[in-house]
Amino acid sequence: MASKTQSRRDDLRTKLIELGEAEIIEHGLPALKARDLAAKAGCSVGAIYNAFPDLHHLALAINGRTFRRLGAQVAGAVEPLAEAPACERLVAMGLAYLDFASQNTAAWRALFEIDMAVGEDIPGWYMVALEALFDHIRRPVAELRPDLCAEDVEFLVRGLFSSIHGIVWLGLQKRISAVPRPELSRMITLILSEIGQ
Amino acid sequence: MASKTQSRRDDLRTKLIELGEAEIIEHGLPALKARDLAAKAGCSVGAIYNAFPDLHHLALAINGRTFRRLGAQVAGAVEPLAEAPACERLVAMGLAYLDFASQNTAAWRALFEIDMAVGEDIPGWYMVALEALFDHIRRPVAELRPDLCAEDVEFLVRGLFSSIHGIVWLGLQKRISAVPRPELSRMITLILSEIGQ
DNA sequence: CCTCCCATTGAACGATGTTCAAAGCATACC
DNA sequence: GGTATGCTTTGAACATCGTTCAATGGGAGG
Repeated sequence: MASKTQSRRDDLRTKLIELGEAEIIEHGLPALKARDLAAKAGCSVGAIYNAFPDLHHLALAINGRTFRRLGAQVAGAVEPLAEAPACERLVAMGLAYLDFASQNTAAWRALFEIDMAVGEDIPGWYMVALEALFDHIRRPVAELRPDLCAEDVEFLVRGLFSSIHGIVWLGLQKRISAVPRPELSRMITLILSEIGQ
Repeated sequence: MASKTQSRRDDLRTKLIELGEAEIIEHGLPALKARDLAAKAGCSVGAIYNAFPDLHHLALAINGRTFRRLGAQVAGAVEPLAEAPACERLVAMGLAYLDFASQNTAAWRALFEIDMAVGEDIPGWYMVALEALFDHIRRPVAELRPDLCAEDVEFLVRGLFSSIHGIVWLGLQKRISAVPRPELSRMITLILSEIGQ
């Protein structure tokens, strides 16, 4: 029975995820440091590498949580609007995305800052969570544009997500655009409304 | 007369910029290393800090070059279309942006990867170059939407740029979206065409 | 209670950006 | 020209990373 050791390792895993999440929420991905984590978790630096292969995988686990929170918030924004017009639902999702990014800027940025060139060790759930997000967008888009084939709907979904993401990303960046919050809402509404004709 | 020393420092500056640019074009911003540069430039590591306050400012100088190349390519794409409909010109610029990003991926990514939280030392020309890019977009947008006030045109310009940027950024990323090149063109064309009604 | 095995430790390694006392060199003055 | 002065250049040293690994310690089975 390896229960004692196993459970202790699992405890450390979750403790590291929670501490790391707090750090990323507060100070962003670059603030995720091995020695800081070890000090806060009350373990040695080496112990981290027993729970995770490296800091990259810890960051991925934290990003997983952020992704689920994001998905829940976006889903929560459209749920009450099940009967509303598709265009309205699209706008609601776009604004929910902006809200989440505004309220969780550091953690949300970490979703895209993480170095993806590392290799194929991007976990499957990463793509799964992304697809779940796309699912929410696909429904209203398909309703709005029955003239498009499935493939074109798919591209429009990805294009719309990327567009809104770009607006929020550059808008929340201090330097490139620095657009005040209400104007970001208007831009998102404008883009999503025009798509729906 | 401080000509000898001055000119030598300037020589080192341009040499470092050229070497660093080659490195960033080839391997991206993270490959910009002080010791590598010194070895290639045939100087000591300390000499770099005589020509630039730090590597961050060297990277900014290199980004400046990239920015100007980008602006020239986008401008070159609309120039032959001076008489074409505004919508067509918008699409041409969007596709030119995609072209540049595809052909100079590493250097183009460096434009946005550079850490902007450092402070207010973002040079003025950075914003100037960005404004010049926005100028090109503003003209066709204003033509297409005479119903909008100047402020709304401004937001639409920024929103359109951010949208196209988002599509290209995520599209060229290996993991998030991974949309093949022709489909990226179609998405861009789709978004820009629909805006123009 | 002993023994083996694996988890844990933290000093050490290699890489990084940056600094600074020392050395070198060019310019100005006599 | 020679000498003095001040800036430039050097590269070893420092601080800070992520990561490793020999040594240590503690828990499971006999």
